[in-house]
Amino acid sequence: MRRKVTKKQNAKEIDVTISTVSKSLRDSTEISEDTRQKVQAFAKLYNYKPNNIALSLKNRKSKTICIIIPEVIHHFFATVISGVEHVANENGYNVIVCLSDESFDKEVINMEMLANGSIDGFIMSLSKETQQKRDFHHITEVISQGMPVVMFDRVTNEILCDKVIIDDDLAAYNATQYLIDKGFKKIALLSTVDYVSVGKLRTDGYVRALKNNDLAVEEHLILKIEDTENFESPIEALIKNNDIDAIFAVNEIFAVTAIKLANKLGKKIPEDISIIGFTDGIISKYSSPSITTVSQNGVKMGEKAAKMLIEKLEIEEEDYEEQYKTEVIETELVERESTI
Amino acid sequence: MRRKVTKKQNAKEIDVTISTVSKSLRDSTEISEDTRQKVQAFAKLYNYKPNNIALSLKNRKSKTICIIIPEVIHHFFATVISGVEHVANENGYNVIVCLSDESFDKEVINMEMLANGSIDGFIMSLSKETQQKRDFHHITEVISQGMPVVMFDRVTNEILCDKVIIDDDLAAYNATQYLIDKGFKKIALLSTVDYVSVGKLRTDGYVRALKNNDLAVEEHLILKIEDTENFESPIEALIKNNDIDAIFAVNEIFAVTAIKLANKLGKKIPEDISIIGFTDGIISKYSSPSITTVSQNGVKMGEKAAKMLIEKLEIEEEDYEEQYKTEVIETELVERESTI
DNA sequence: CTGAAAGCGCTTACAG
DNA sequence: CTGAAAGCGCTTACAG
Repeated sequence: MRRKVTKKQNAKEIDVTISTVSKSLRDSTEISEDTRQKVQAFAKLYNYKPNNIALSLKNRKSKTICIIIPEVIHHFFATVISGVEHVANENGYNVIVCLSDESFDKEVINMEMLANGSIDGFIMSLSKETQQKRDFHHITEVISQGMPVVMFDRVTNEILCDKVIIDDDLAAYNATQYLIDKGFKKIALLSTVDYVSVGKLRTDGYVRALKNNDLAVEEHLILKIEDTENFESPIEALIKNNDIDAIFAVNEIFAVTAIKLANKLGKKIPEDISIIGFTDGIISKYSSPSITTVSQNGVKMGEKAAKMLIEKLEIEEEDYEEQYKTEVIETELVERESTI
Repeated sequence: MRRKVTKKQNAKEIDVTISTVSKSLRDSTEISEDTRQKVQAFAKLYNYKPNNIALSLKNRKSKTICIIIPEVIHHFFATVISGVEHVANENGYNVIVCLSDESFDKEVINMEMLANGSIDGFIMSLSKETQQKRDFHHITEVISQGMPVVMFDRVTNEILCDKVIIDDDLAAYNATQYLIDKGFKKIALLSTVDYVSVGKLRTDGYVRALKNNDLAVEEHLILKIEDTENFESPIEALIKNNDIDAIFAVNEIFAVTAIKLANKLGKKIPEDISIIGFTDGIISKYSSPSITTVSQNGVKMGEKAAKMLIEKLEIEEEDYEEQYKTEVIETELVERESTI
């Protein structure tokens, strides 16, 4: 087991000081051609690499950013990670991924653990519990210490920082309008509970579309699902007890579940019921029938978020002005087999 | 914008030295009750947190581990991350996630970037390109420097290190045997090209099962798919031109695609063709019909890998003996609707 | 052209 | 009980 070689050993070997080694390795003209070469040869031979930690300490920045997401298993979030990774790596940054598991406490612990030198900034989407509690002290704390934060998707107005979102309300409005244009009148909504910011906004968009088209908003056609485990029976009941002709679901799991349950109840998709989902994930694509959906470009959101964060990080302290942007990423309705 | 408070400021404020502060904060009995309290009160007031980077440099370990995977988008890998995160966090470790994007170069760059103090050890699954090139110098390099590496899923015999795998050959054998037991004789295989280690092993298991049951291994029923984009037409041709009664697919994308194409060709699943997939992902669960599959417990693999790595990391240098284990995680055949 | 010193933020063995 | 010193691995302004 060979230990890593340091500048110190290099210096000893060549019989110069470590300052000389340091300068030689940066190819400073201050140092004679001769020693520079000797030092570099040695470094190459022993495959010398500078110690990142020492550099971080010296430079007071770590060149790594952290992304905190509620879950990796969700395709959308995985997609965002991918976008963040790409632009981070391009700019010489590493990325630490933290999972909050939808828990407030884990979110807080993760942030506190990393906010002390380990990372330069955060990209995050709020956990459900945090949204429910409306307790954002850990985030304001970090921001007040001068560490930039970029929020995406599940954001809050109570925090002032850069944000990357889609227009959830509008996207839902358009999806609903699309169904209305097809002539459907009894359109059910499968949404989440209201404290999930994006669920609420999508519900708003749905309601707005109905109203604008003089359609009644019928409460019994609106399902706000809390539990992510046992949501089958309420959906089944909704389909069974109402003569609906279309469904707008706020995520792809709800959409695909609706398809399964409708089939079970003898209804054909899309002949009897048209369905639109949200998030263009792997399920929507491979389901039979494949699902018409509002595509939320997660990769793009991640890329944008990373760009905004890195931009803030690389701004000179003196040029810094507190100014926050909210970037809205375009969505798109992807038409597939689940709607006629 | 308030800067982070350091021990130095604390020392100045209380008018003691920084050594005293350091000791007080660890509640050393060496220090008088009185100053200890003063220091701690100040620290609390200003929400002092020790700088992780300085600690890392001092202790020569960063308490963070890195997991390198080919893709986050794959549900299986997302699942492994989740397992790694949990046990890492429980043990006070952070995790950096790196994506190789199936590229050899990115894998090398990631490892070199992080191997210099930033992290204490690696958990990794080889990129396709690395498996194809059979160039593992970056890994041996890191290991020879004394940094522990745990490989999972896509591993290689050419590297000596801890490994976490499933018995791909056996799992494939069992899946094939299951189909044979149902009375199927014309069983097609949708696999990857052979250089993907797990694809090769699963192919071996399939072949072994056929042979053991005195069934002919028919080359035209075996499809080794290279391209992850355009694999539909070969699959379609295979289903169309052969009178097959079952399919064993080496991942869930191939399985679900086979279902779609079979449907398109007027074949019913499972009535006309039974299908078994591999990896119990979100697609298998939500597809219609849902897919019988070999479940590969990614969370468990991640947990195990993290445990093995951390164990190595926390071993005292003197107790260290070079000894590597390969842990085999149980798989399970999950029966669903795609087989009769 | 080369080196000694100070410093990034911390810890700990050793003096006093 | 408190502090000065050395050190983790590095950089850079300053002397010589």
